[in-house]
Amino acid sequence: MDKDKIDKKDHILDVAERVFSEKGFDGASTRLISGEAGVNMAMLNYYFGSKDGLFLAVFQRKIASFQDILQNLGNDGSISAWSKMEQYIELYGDKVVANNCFQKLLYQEMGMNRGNDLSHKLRDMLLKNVTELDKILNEGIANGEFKKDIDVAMVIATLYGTKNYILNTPMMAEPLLGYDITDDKMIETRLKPQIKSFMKNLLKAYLFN
Amino acid sequence: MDKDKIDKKDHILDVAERVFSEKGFDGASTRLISGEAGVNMAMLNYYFGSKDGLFLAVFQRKIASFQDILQNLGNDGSISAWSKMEQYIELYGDKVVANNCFQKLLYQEMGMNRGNDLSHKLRDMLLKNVTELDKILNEGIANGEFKKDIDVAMVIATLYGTKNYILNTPMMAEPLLGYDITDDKMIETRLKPQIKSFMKNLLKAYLFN
DNA sequence: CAAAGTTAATCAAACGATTGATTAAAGTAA
DNA sequence: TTACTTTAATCAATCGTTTGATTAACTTTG
Repeated sequence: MDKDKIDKKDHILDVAERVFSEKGFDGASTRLISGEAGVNMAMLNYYFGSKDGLFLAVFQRKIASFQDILQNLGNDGSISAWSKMEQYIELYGDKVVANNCFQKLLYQEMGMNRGNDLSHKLRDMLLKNVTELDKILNEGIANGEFKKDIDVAMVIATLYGTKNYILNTPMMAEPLLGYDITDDKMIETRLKPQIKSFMKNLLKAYLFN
Repeated sequence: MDKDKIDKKDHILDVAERVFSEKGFDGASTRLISGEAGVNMAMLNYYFGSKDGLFLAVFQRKIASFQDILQNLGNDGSISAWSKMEQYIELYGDKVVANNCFQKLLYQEMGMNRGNDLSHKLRDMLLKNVTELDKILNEGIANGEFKKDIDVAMVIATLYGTKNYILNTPMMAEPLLGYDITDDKMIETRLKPQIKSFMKNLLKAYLFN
């Protein structure tokens, strides 16, 4: 029935997302992806047209769930900029750390600067969140809540950079943190709270007078 | 003469380092590298044995200059932990931002977790600097200079992560910072001072009571 | 009802192109 | 000469993709 078809395409996308994130676009052959997904090689082209189409589909599936991460923030003028920052850290911590496999792939593709339409789409998507953060921080400066000499751009770079460093280079992060960050259980019970807590404390110390 | 040979090998390594960092290991074909270097394809195998050999050589050339970045820090008990941190940020800012092309390649390879000997070598190399930082921070905690509840691992992740975010994803960092971070002149005059200054202010706010 | 037709899904096999690597011959300098 | 470089041609292997055949599930027709 129809549900089975959707599930199979989704299964292929799951596997492709993981393999792409592990091996990179060029390192992930269609044979390897189809093999790990347990489907015939031709099914990739049948479903997605090409390897590029598959790659694109991996992103398109996730883009929708990311672009509205901040829909309810920054619009409500009644709460303080800092509490918005806290909300952002919470949302972003939950959403982003949960999809660490996709995040790795995402920034891998952003780093490798192809002139693709995909690259521009991804940049615009991420830039939305970034500018939202920018707005919150500047609002906090304007109303005297934060120090007026804070480096907004660098704060944002720190927020995303710290997370990326941990998730994208577990080989470094693991001996640092002292537990297995590839284990989903550990991510949920230890990594997520640790990142959230640290980020709040770090920014609280930096942003306020 | 001998000098020409060395220069030619060095030239190939320069080009290979750049192409590898732009396209990734799998995306950078030997034909492309040799083409951009202006040498025959067979020269790569003649000089470096194989593509893997060339890749390894790119790293080995730089490893030596990185492993002793902190030789004069952490041993001198007379200066404060904070001034050691400041020295570290200075050294690391100069060294690391200058080799941003290599840094991109480095963390690209660290992220893609191959079981290579190379991966382990690179991890050990980077881990040396990390543990040195760890030592400084714990020393600061022990002597009451820093707060005792700081998250050492996360501080280190922040230090490296923020830099990596900016250098490895210029597509995101450029609209954030507002200037061209691929321009060496801009890196020297604006990015380097900005990173150093921000990192000192950020950590100063977080580490102290 | 059953036979014929239609559709999408799946497969093994093969395609041309490109990959990293090798060869043998030509070139260069001591 | 002798030893080291460089070149074009070529190798087997792998790449992404296409093909034609087969299966299975519905629809239509008689």
